[in-house]
Amino acid sequence: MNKEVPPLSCSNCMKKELSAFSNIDSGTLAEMAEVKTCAFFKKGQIMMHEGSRPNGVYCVHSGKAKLFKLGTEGKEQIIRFAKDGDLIGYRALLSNEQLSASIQVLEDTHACFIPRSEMFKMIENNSKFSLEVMKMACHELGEAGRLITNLAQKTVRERLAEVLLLLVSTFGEDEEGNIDVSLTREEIANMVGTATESVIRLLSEFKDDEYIFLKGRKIKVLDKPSLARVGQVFD
Amino acid sequence: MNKEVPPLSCSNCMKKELSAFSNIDSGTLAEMAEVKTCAFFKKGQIMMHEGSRPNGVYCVHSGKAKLFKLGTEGKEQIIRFAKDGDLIGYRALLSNEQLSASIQVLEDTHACFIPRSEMFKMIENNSKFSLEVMKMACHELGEAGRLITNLAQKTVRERLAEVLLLLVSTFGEDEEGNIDVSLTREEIANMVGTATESVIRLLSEFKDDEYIFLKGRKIKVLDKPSLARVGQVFD
DNA sequence: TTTAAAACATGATACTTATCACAATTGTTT
DNA sequence: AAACAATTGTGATAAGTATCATGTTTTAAA
Repeated sequence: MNKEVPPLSCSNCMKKELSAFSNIDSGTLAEMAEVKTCAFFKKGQIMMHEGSRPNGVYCVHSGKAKLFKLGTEGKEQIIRFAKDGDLIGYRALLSNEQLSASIQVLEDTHACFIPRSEMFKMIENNSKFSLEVMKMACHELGEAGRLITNLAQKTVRERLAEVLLLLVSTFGEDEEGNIDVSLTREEIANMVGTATESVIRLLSEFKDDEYIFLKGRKIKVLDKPSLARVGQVFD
Repeated sequence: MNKEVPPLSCSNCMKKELSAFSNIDSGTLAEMAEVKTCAFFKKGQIMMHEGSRPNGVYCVHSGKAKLFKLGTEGKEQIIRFAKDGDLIGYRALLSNEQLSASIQVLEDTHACFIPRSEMFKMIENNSKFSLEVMKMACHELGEAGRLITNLAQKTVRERLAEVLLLLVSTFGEDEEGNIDVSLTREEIANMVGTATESVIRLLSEFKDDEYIFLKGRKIKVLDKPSLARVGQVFD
C-alpha cells in the first residue's frame, strides 16, 4: 500500500511549523519519535478511508492531501486540505467515531504515523498538548461554520471567488505567482459545491475580467481585492 | 440583561445528562458550583453575540437556544441548537477566538455560567474532562462535515426532509407527537439554507403527501421512513 | 512516441429555486 | 379590544445553475 521510509527526527522536524507539537518538550518528542513510523504515499493514494476507524493519526511531513466525503450520488465533497504539519485522522480518533472523510494525497507525500496509544498518552500526560489539540479542533469548528454559512447563502460565483482566495492563503504561490497546488476543475467544483461546467465557465469569466490568469491547471490570482469583492469576503 | 437566579447544585444537576461533566468527581463539581453563576434568559434574549469574546461558557440547565451566524446580506444561518446539558461558547473560549455565532434562546432558559479560569483549570487538572470536551468538539466537527456535504449536494427538498428528522431527534416529541420545539418558517429556512417561501411550499407538499401534520408552528412527523427516503438519509 | 483516457471547453436546454407582490392569518402590544 | 406588526400562505415571474451533448485539448500510460 504505502512504503515505509527511513525515520525522520521529531525534534528537528515538527517543532518549527506544526501547531499541535510546537510546544512539546523534547523528552516527549523523543519518546514519540520511537513509536512513530514514517510512510510515503504516491500521488493519488488514499491515506485513510471514510467509514473506517483509524488506529492513530498521520502528521504530514511534506505533501498535500484533500479530505472529502462522498455525497448521496457518490459525488465528492472536499471538506478541507492538509499540508505540512497538519494532523490527519485526529477527529475520528478522539471522538471514537468512524472517519467522516477519506484522505487522498494530491502529490507525493511523506507522513508520520503516530499510533493511537501514543496520542492518548500524550493527551493525558501533557495538558499543553491536550490544549493545542483542543484549540485545533475548535478552530476548525469555526471554519466549518463559515463554510456552512457560505454554502447556504452565497451564489456559486461568490463561492468560487472565495475558494480561489482560500487556496492562495492555504497553499501560497510558486515562483511564478501561481497557486501552489494542482487541482482539476472537478476538484474545485467539489469544494465549491457546484457542477464542473459551472466552474469552467466562471473561471473563464474571471479570466476575462482579469481577476485571474489561467494556464492549464495553473491559476494565478491577479486581483485579490476584486475577487474578495466578488466573493463578499470582508475579514 | 439577564436575571441572576438562585444557584443550582452541580452535583445533583449535571451528572445525569451532560456529556462533558458526566464523569467528573464530586470534589471538582463542588468547586465548580462555587464559582459558577446561574442566569435566566427570557424567550428571544441573546446569550452571546457573534464577534465578541466570551469570558466563560454557559451550561444550559433547561431551555433551548439556536446558534446562528449572520451571512453577507444579514441573513441568519442556524448552525446548531443547544438544549439541556449543552455547553455554549466553548469553541471560541478554547480556540481563543471571537464567537463565530450568536446564541439566542428559543424559549425561557436557565443556564449556568462557568468562568473562563475555572474551565481552563478543569481542563488542565482533569484529563478526563479534557478528553470529554475534546470528544465533544470532534463530534461536532463530524456533524459539521455532514452538514457541509448536504448543503453542497442536496436539493432544498431533500435538506428540508432531513432537517425535520434532525429536529425530531434533537428535541423529541411532545405528548401529541409534535416536534418539541417552536420554530418559525423563517428559522427553518435558515437551517435549510433556502427562502422562507420555499419552506412554506415544501411543508405543504409534505403535508399533502401525509409525511407530516401541520398546525400552526406545531409539526408532527407522521412518516419517518418516507421523509428519510425523500431526504436521502441512510444512517 | 503513440495511444487511450481523462480533463477541459462550449452551446443549448430544462429545472430548481429565489424574488417580488400581495392577501390572509396569527400574535403581540397598548 | 383595537391596532399594529409579524408571520404564513399563494401566485407569477425571473434568475441561476444543472444537465446533456459534443468536440477539443491535455495528461498519463503503454
